[in-house]
Amino acid sequence: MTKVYVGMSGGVDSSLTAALLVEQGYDVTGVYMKNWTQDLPGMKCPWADDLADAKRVAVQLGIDFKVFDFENEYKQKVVDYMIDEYKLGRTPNPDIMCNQEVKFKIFLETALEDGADLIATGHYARVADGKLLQAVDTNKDQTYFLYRVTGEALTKTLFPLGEFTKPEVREMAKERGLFTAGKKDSQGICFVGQIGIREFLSQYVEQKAGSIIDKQTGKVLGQHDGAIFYTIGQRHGLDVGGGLPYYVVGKDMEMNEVYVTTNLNDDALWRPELTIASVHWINETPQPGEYQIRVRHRATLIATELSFNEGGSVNLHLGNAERAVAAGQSVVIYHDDVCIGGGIVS
RNA sequence: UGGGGAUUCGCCAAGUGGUAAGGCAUCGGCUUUUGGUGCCGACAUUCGGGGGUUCGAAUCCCUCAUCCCCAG
Repeated sequence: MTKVYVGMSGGVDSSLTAALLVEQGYDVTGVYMKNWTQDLPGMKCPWADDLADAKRVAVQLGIDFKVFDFENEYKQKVVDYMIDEYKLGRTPNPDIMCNQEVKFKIFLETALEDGADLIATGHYARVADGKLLQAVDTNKDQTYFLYRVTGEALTKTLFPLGEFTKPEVREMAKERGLFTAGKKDSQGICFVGQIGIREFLSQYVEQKAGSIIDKQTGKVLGQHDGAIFYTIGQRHGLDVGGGLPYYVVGKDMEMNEVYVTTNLNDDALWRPELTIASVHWINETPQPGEYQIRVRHRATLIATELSFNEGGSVNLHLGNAERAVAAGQSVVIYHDDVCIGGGIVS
């Protein structure tokens, strides 16, 4: 009997994932990954509640349940990475790093060592022949967050939810009477939870006043308390009013200055061409040519001409310019339904 | 110091006798397993202060204050 370790977060998706695998005849073990347990000012970390929920469902399903403690790894590989990137003035995507380093690496390794044959998670994605495919529910597809997983890891991974839509998942969870059937979807960076990225960062970074400058006139419009807290395309949090809305179009980390404009067509806001580094291919390296890309989770796929640069970076010529693509964000590349990999915007 | 103009929510800005538009910002919510975007809702009993005219004024008159422009 195939032994599967299911990552259970205490949410509906992973709960149903475990239930489906049991029904499919696998020998299922539920695993709660303890990645972050710190409370933050103004927000209680929900890990204890999530753990309790995951455990309840495991009991309901009559499966074994374990807790894997990855707090150190998570702090180093995900949180520190995120903070370092922000300090460089970039805008990282910690959840992608979490999948690369924790769920599909340490968790996978630990599970295999512990006797598992396969692992499973509640991601909306599909695997076929070691390839990563978009979920049937394209509206909910989460392959964007998974492009840094290796093809080898995928051969040992099951994504049972990839065949269903979110409403179906909720319905099935309800039919089975799972404790978590009615639980609200989590959102935002898992560990940051309810508080914003800004509040989180200010725990680790010193706040320093700087100027908000109008790119068009050069006038100082106001003050902010750290260029690190702003990202390109951002509108809110500037506290600058009068006439049209202002959007962030750039920043200077050295000078601690944030540049804004009311011009929606500003060149800095639109990227018809992207260069990505730290490129990762799930399977084999693709040939230059026509592909589709996605610049953020849930964005529609857009046609792209892919070519390779000297030094390994990849150049992407977009069919339509994308708005507010920040350095540090990920571009994920698709060939029809297959997610073939991607890279990080330079 | 003469002459002219201005003063409406944190910001921009309608409104010239009939009982305070709108936009930005902000706050709250929705959307979303990243940042961000977007959407919805809330947001001046009050119009620089004080008098007066009028049934009734932000809108007319007087006066004080502040700011701006031209003369010096």
